[in-house]
Amino acid sequence: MSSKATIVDVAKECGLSQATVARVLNGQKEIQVKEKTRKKVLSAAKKIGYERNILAANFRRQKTKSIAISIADLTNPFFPELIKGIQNKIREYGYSIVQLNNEWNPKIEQDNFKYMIQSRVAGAIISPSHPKADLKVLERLPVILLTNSDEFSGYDTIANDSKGGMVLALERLFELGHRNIALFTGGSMMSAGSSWRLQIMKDFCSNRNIFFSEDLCVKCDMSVSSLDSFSQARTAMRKFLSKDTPATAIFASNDILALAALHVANEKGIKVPDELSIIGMDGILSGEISYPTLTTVEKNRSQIGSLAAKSLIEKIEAPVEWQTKKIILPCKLIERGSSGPVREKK
Amino acid sequence: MSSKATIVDVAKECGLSQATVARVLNGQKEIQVKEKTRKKVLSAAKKIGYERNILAANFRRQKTKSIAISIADLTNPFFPELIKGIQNKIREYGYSIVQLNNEWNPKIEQDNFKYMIQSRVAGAIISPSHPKADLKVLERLPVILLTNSDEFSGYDTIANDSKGGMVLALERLFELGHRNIALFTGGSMMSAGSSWRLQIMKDFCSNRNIFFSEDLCVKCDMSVSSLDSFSQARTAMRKFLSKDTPATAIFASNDILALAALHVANEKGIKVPDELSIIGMDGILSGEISYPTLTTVEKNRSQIGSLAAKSLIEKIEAPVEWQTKKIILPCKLIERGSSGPVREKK
DNA sequence: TAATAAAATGATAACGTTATCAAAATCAAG
DNA sequence: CTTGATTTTGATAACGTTATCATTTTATTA
Repeated sequence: MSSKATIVDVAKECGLSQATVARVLNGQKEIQVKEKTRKKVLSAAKKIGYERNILAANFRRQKTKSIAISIADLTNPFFPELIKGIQNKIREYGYSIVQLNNEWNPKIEQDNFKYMIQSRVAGAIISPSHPKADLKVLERLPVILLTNSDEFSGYDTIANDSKGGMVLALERLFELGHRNIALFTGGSMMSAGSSWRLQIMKDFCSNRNIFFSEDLCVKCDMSVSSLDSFSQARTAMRKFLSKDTPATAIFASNDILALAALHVANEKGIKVPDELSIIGMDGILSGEISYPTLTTVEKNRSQIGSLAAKSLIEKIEAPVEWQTKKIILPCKLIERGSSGPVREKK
Repeated sequence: MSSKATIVDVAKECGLSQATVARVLNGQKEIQVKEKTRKKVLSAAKKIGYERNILAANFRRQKTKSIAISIADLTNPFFPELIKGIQNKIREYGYSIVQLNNEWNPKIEQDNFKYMIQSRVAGAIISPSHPKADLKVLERLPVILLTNSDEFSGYDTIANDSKGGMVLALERLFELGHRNIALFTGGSMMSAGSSWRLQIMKDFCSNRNIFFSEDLCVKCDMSVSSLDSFSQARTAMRKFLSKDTPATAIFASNDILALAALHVANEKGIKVPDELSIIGMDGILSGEISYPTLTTVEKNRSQIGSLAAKSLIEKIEAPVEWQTKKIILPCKLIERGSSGPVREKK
């Protein structure tokens, strides 16, 4: 019986009208109701064990207080902290999260988009599974994209400044005396390719007038699973070392790659950072507990999540017009144990 | 206009009754409708751009196809894979996930429980934030708990056999010749304390007639964040080593602790596994990419998630009665680089 | 072909809330 | 104390689907 009491029952119980009871109970701005009646309603509701039927409310309003999060794979260390950031922010506003994963499968992603529409989520935060993801279905839904790809003009986006972050790392390595810097990139499915990284590398080297060679650029296959990527990157690193490279430092485009390089270095007895400096990118937990700890260009995922959530809610609750926003957050270089000054080989 | 077309509009468009149209469109078992009319309805629906209004359907049925997942903290490496397991399973059945985190805060947890009821989720998978978590509100909701605590009699539970897993590790270390095994435990908020681990250790040692001392048992404070726990465990490990311990092996009750021990060992130049074997528990990613890789007692979180989801859906869709189930899954010892035969000190 | 059973379709009443507008109560000012 | 303005409350109609039951159509059998 307890979960069956309706607003009408409460009205009967306290001798007020259904409308008044609703005004007290529906959690809207607390306007237009006298303190005395409010109390009457509240106690009556409590007495008969009234529980608000959110289903009915959502239906009547034709909208929910849910926001969808669409990502590829929750086990990718990038996402949990992001979602936590979102979660913490939206709790303040009374929204809840519908979690949709697509396993990098565009078809599932598309189904998820459709589901968002049908279930009338209030908005969505989306990390597109690939640069050409088709967002047509979402036309009228408030959406924030987590990307800095140029493909999504007209959409609100939030992302870290990966390019700037990469330069940050390269500059620091330069400062530390490194003149032969290797680049490890992973052709992630998310980015439109890693050619821009190569370009930045070239530009950097020519600006500083230091040695550059394609041989110093290693492209690792990134697979869906972090672990597979790790293992493929280790193979790449072993191959790289076998060529007796002159590199004194490695910049890797993500922490998994960097940790793979670190792992192989440990294996081969190469001292990090004395003989080789390694800098990664992302700031995942594993890099904080590796040996040595990993210097990395951190993307503040919690902050991104929080900002995305804030933006989204503003957009949802905005009167009518909305100016498309593109937020790019700076990365931060976190110096830990895997990087240091270059040392003369004796 | 597109998202405004209703079932009635479709009925008008194709000249059939509202009821018939609903029968075709509501995704139920495909019964009681002729192929010819089905096609008519479908094409009419497509033509006027009908989108099913899940809000209305949920309301009418007074139930949703959502299941809630209540956990403490998504950034705890234990959970993402678990949720992935759940996700993959429930997709088969057409359910979606509402994600609720409580940051170890019982009050938030309680609010989340309330929300589950009010929003009429079909069921919930809950990892209780503490052993005395109050589940009264959830009386009539199908629920599966992720715990093996004895506190929750009468509830369906699924968890790994941590005790058995611990014995697995100890036995293996014994086989490898270790006779002085240290125990690192973390007083997690989730478990009712770690005293049972100590007991198992004692029993193990007395059964095998090997050395046991309280000095070989290190209790580390576990905090909410993995990283803090890591750093506290490192301190504990340093202190432990400073006492010039006779231990040739360490069993740690979770991977974070084990990785902390490993980190300090690397730092001090203690060769793992030659001079010291380390075995952890859980099977988190960081242990697969550490140097050396971490031997661990794996809890198959993806499997737990998948089983929990399956059980829950069975329970949700069960006719009336339901036999309470308690599933305990065996752990698996994964031997990687951090464990090996004991070596004579020279 | 008629009689009966079975399958397919139609008509309509909910589900419980919120929004709208109308009515009543209260307040403010002269 | 009256008038008008303002605040508070009441009556009632949606929202779009599904469930129930009634009706029609089709299939089956004698």
